[in-house]
Amino acid sequence: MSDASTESAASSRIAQALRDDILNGSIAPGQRLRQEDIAERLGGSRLPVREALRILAAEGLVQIEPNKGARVPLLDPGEVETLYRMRERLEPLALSESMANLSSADLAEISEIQRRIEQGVDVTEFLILDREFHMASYTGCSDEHLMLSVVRLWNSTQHYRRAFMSLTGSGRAQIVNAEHRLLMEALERRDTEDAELYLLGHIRRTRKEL
Amino acid sequence: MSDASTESAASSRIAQALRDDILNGSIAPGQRLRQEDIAERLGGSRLPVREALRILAAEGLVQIEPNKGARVPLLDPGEVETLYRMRERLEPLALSESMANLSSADLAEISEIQRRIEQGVDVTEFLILDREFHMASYTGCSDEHLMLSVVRLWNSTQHYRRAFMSLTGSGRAQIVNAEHRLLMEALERRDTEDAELYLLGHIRRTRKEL
DNA sequence: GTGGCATGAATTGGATCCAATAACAACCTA
DNA sequence: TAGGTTGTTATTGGATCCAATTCATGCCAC
Repeated sequence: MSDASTESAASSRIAQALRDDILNGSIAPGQRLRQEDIAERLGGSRLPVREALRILAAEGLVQIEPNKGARVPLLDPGEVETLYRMRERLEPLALSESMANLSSADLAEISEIQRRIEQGVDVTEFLILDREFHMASYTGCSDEHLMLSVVRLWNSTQHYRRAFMSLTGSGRAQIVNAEHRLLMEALERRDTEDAELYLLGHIRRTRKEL
Repeated sequence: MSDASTESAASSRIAQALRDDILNGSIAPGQRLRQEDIAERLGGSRLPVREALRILAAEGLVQIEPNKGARVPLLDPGEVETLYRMRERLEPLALSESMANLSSADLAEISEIQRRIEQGVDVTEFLILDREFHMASYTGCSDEHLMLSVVRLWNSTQHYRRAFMSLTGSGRAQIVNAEHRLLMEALERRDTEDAELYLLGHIRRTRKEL
């Protein structure tokens, strides 16, 4: 997400700060975002804040209503389910596009992330590493549109993933690790079909657990 | 696209005008968009223009580079192909979500659009009606995220669809009509599985022809 | 006591002005 | 003559100010 293709200094800086706050839960869903507060808190005038909010709206992280301001979207269970169904369809595609371009260094990177997941199992840490794991598997996918859509889906569901993990604790860690290992093994075999299937199953199981 | 969930007066008005210009080809891919020109042409100051450009960037209709301005994205063939692969995955999902909520009035509307396609076969007219046909089949899908993604995909590929149609003429009209009729028939039978398959085939065939 | 209405404050949207960055061209030097 | 450099111009980004809309509070009538 720290790509250079978004904005000039102030707007992108503010957008990044807000993005972090939303993704790590400092700003809860449903909460309203007053432009002046943000401008004062992060420095700068209200104008770059407005631009930042619009960038985040494009990413699905905030919702802008005319003359009523911006707020973090509060999704109902049905919407979350649909977002997961979208993930089930798009991410296997991203994985297949990525497959051909994955270097052995990339595979080692993925393996290293999974290793860290399997030893340190803090909840917030897991959320970060799990995301890194999957994103690393998509590094070979060069298509901007597709990756942007995938990131949007992760962003929109991030809060609900955290809420779920906080509830269940790390009880499901064994299953996730097994799925990750199967996925990695398929990647190393360069078996696109298997990898897509394992990924689909991984996402689908998660959806059903919610 | 004329939903109320976007913007206040000026920004949304300008965004809509630009959107129309881009989608109907008045503004070609690769062309640069100078803020001052737009502000002068459509009325208003540069500020709502900036907001409008950001809205369009969110929809994939323009590309914003820091300190370099906005331009209509020029896609390479590989990107267009990936966009179509995304359509193949997402639109059947939208159709299945829509299916349950489609009233018989909706079905009649779809049928009426198809009737018009089969008699009047102007190229630009076809592009409009074909889009209306598919969008009408998704009216039952209430999920904002999913529909926004679908619209984004249509927007991003609109220009290439027009270029292709202009080249081949309406030679492929028979095939499209047959596919549309199969899809309609599946909708009327309330057969989600068949409808998804016909739609998938329809999009996939189009992709391969490009 | 409750519902509707009006007036006030708070917040967002838009216009103008100024600064910073990048494209462009002409010039000078090797 | 070609390449680099520097200065100018055009365009975007940011700050401040003003207008319009919305929300809340309190008042009055019923």
